[in-house]
Amino acid sequence: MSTASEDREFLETYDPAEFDRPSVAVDVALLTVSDGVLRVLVVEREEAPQAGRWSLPGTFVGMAESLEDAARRALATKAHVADVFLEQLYTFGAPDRDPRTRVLSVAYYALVDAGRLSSAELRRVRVPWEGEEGGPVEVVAADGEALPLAFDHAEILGMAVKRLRGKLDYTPIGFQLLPERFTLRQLQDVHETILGRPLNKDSFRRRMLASGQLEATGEREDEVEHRPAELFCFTHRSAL
Amino acid sequence: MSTASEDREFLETYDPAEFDRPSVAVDVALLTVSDGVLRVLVVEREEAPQAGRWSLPGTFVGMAESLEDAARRALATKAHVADVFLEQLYTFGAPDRDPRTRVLSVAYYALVDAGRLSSAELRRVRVPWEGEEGGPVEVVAADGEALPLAFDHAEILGMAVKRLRGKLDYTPIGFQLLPERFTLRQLQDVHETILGRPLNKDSFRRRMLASGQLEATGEREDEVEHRPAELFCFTHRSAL
DNA sequence: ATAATAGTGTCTCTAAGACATTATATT
DNA sequence: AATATAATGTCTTAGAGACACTATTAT
Repeated sequence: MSTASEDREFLETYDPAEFDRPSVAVDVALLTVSDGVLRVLVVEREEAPQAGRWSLPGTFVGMAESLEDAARRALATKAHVADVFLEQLYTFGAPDRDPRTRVLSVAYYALVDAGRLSSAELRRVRVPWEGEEGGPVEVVAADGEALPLAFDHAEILGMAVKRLRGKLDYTPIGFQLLPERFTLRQLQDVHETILGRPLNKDSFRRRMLASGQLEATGEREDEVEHRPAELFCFTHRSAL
Repeated sequence: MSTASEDREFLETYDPAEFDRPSVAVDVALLTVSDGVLRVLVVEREEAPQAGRWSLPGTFVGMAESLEDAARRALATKAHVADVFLEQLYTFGAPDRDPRTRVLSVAYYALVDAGRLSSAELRRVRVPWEGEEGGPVEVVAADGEALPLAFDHAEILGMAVKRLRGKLDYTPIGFQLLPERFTLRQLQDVHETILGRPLNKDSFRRRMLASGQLEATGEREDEVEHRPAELFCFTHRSAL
């Protein structure tokens, strides 16, 4: 059995420079829904490698920093956004994925209400596959042209969409993409946008209300030209 | 837009030693089911740090090696097993998870038919939570004593169990834990063991047969003292 | 024949989809 | 009043659970 003194002795003779080590980065797919379209934040690379290509916000991981902290730092620095839903996605480690040297990317995805972002660098995501097949996706500019993505970021983004679609089937996670209070219609629109298919309204209502994760506020939306819907909010209960 | 010559120029002046980098390891939770019990392969650490504690087989990632290759190498070296189902689980990166230096662990889980392993170091897994709640799990020796696990390996193993339970709800992934040909009863036993709860026999049969992932072989088991059941095998179709 | 499990048929119950109806806001 | 959408009620349908019944092997 290990003792503290044995470990201390070991640590004094341990040389961390003994082995070559890969670099470790985090990259974040920051997703949002606006105008009935799934969008992602991408930034144009100004420096080599792959200058001119578009990439997910990312950064190298500091030596004393947790992976999630690094991801939040990348979001704060490059997307100027904090306090968002953030979850680890997958770690991409193909030996040749970055031309500089071996760079692993611990990918995260984040969800945020579009209202909290300046929409400058939000681009439309085009998903060329059905359901949860998976595979790379495209990011398109306002003119409909596909933007060239850096490294394997099309794969990372594709996996983020796949994960999100999967979660949506048994979690009302869509409220992460809406303001604090929202109508069921808004929530359904978000789900339909992400899933890429229409949902049954009655069944959607029943499932959401039965999930126990939504709470009626008693208030109603306004500034609509028809009967206003009730506003709901998320109850911070255990997520299954 | 990036050009090949710009990238080449950049690479010539790039110094990969400029930044401190964490070490990167892979750890593999090799799971199996035998005697109606979920088991995992753990090895006793012989060297500091944490000598005497038990750990999942792992290794540092080589500079030119993919993460999955590293995981398979760890399995071949420490568990003497190849050709198993292997899937990435999660990357553990708490700054203090390893006392030596910053070490990230890209965790994998693997599934294998117990018949293909020498059972020497297979230990029983005790899951102290219900359903897909999650959290650390225990590994117990033959005498029922819990083994002390190294680092955060109880967390890693707990996440492997959680992932496996989740997959089982919509995938007949249990056949990865059985010989090539198996009866539906064996498959149900595996599912029940992993889920930790009994399943409805009729409904299980219907779901499995309807999944399209099983194929009847026309053959039957033998050496049983009652009516023999038909043997099925996995059809290597698209996994949803 | 008896014991034991495999495999099938059918009834019930629950949840999703479809559709009709009522309610409540704006113009 | 006309219009538009919210919200509810009910019928139908598909799948899960429950259970009874038949089938097939060994002893």
